[in-house]
Amino acid sequence: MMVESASETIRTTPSNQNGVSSLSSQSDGGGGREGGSNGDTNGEISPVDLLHLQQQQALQAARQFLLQQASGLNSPGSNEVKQSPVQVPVSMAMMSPQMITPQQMQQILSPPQLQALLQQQQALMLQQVKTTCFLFLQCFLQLGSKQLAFQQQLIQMQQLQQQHILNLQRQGLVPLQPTAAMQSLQQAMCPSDLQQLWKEVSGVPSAEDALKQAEGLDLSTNSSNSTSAFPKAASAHIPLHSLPNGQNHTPKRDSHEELSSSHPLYGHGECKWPGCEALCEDMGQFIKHLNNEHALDDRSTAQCRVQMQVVQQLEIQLAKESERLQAMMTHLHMRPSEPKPFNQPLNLASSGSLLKRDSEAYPEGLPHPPTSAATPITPLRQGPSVISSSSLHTHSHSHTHPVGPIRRRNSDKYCTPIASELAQNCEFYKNADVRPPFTYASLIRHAILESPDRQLTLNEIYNWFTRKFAYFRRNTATWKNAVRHNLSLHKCFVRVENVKGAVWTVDEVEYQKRRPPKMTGSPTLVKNMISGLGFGSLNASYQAALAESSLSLLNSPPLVTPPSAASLNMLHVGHDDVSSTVEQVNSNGSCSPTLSPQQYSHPVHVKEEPTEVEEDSRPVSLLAGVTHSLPLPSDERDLEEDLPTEELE
DNA sequence: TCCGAAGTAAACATGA
DNA sequence: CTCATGTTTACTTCGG
Repeated sequence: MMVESASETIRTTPSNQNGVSSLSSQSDGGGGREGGSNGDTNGEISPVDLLHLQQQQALQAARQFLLQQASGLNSPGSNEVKQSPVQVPVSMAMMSPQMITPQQMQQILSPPQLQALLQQQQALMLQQVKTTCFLFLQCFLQLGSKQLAFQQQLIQMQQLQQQHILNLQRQGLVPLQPTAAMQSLQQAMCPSDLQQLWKEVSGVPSAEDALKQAEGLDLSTNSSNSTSAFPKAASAHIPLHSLPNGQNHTPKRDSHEELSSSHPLYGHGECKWPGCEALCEDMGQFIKHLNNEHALDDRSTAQCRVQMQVVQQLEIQLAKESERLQAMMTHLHMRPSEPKPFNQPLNLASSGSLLKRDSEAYPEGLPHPPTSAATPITPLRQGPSVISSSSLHTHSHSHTHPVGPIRRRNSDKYCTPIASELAQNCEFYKNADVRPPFTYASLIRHAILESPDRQLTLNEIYNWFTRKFAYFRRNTATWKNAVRHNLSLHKCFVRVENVKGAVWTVDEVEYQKRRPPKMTGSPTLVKNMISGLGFGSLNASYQAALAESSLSLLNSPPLVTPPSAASLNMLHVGHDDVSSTVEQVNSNGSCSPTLSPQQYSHPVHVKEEPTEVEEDSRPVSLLAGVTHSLPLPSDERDLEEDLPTEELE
């Protein structure tokens, strides 16, 4: 019955084909591998080539992670698939990420859950990217004499790739009758592309030989046809959670445990299903667990959807990491042809064939994820996303909203402090068409406080919304009206006549006053939040994800920023803040500059003045003098703003 | 069931 | 007149 309802939900969404077609068009679109600038260097590898290759390696590592993420999507219910008419739509639906809108996911999962998952995956991916990047740098340092090291790395990467392919096969990524969506997925993430890339980029016979030798897969022969990249997998679909020793081919892997834990959802004796950390002694037990606990039901489906979203976001993240890597390389003068890398950081798509993925990820030809743009960029996934969301979304609740308004006040209550939330999920909200789990008032306040002068014009507030949230790049009439409505309604927003017009400021005192009546930190909130879909260990995961992702985000700008104690503290913040009254806590900032709200609140109070002042709330202006410019510093600021949050009691 | 908070929609005013 | 900006009211939804 759970299955029934799940499939029902999905089947009612009419845009199956949209999602599928858009996905395949994405993957097909960039078919040409135009990046073969150095593909002709067969004999010796110049440092530049080597670096280029290393870059590709790093990207590939990240890509592999994505592949594994994607592959993990397919496994869950798949061994339950008996081709019943009910289940098929579900699995099909799960295979087409584009048709699962963030809104739908939001309906299923609360934002904290979603974010926890996302952050977890994001952190993992970033970690991997960084690790690879580190390897790259290390190798770079040894460049002169260490071609051998390069070879080793190459092989290592190949092994990873190979392992992934094995995983794909073992878990039955390729179903009996591959759906169009499946094919699209394969096209989008096909290892053959990578393989081709290897050939193009490396031009190192030994490497290629090693690859061929190391695997039984004839990937290299299928590079032209990505859908045939799984020739064996397609025929080896049989057991979905197949035996540890896949019957396809035994990899010449050194580690035996790898064989026994080859299932991507199984590792280190644990089930790696998102939110599940069940201990399984061996593969058999794990399989049993998988079948019992993660059968095809609402929850699994929902989690699967989340995972889909995770993968999507990771793709976006990957694009960013690629960009960063490119900038790094350029900075290291490995690309003399690109004298001004930072002015044109988006030239990746033309410089590497792997990077064509980046451009594929943005079907509208958008360069890359919006970085600093104050321009009202269209959402990255606007094409498929918007289409699917508008057409997909259950039209039941409101015909007036093309995308369907989702009232999420419940999650508002669970929301983490907006600053930390935003800091950690900045990229997510920026790119994902997900409604942020904050009230308009919170967002407005945050926007204002984030500004250098802690005051914004209405239009600047608008811009902040569109800049920070993909969700607010559409339905402008609705939310802008809401913004205005909130500005006028709440006394905490003070309109101040300025020289060049009116600006809006925040009266912290008023803001604090309107919060306490609600949800003063009771543990029940945490309970509520966690109980949602029965994510058993979500709390732990969430905390870990918070910590990790905050690290990642912290590290993002310089990439090598050491993990700070502050970010570790976020761990606790993530927990405590959920259960406590949210934002007001962080305004009790010891680190904040000297300005008090009184100092900041402008003399001109158009609205009525605050009445009584709550002494205990003692709001202090956060981060007064931080310059506001680009997202990166903004992220830092967000994070910094969070720091006070942790000193809860 | 009631109440308050929040979101949404809309009417209206005002000034550039 | 149009548009952006504000203000206000009404209504709905949701959770306590």
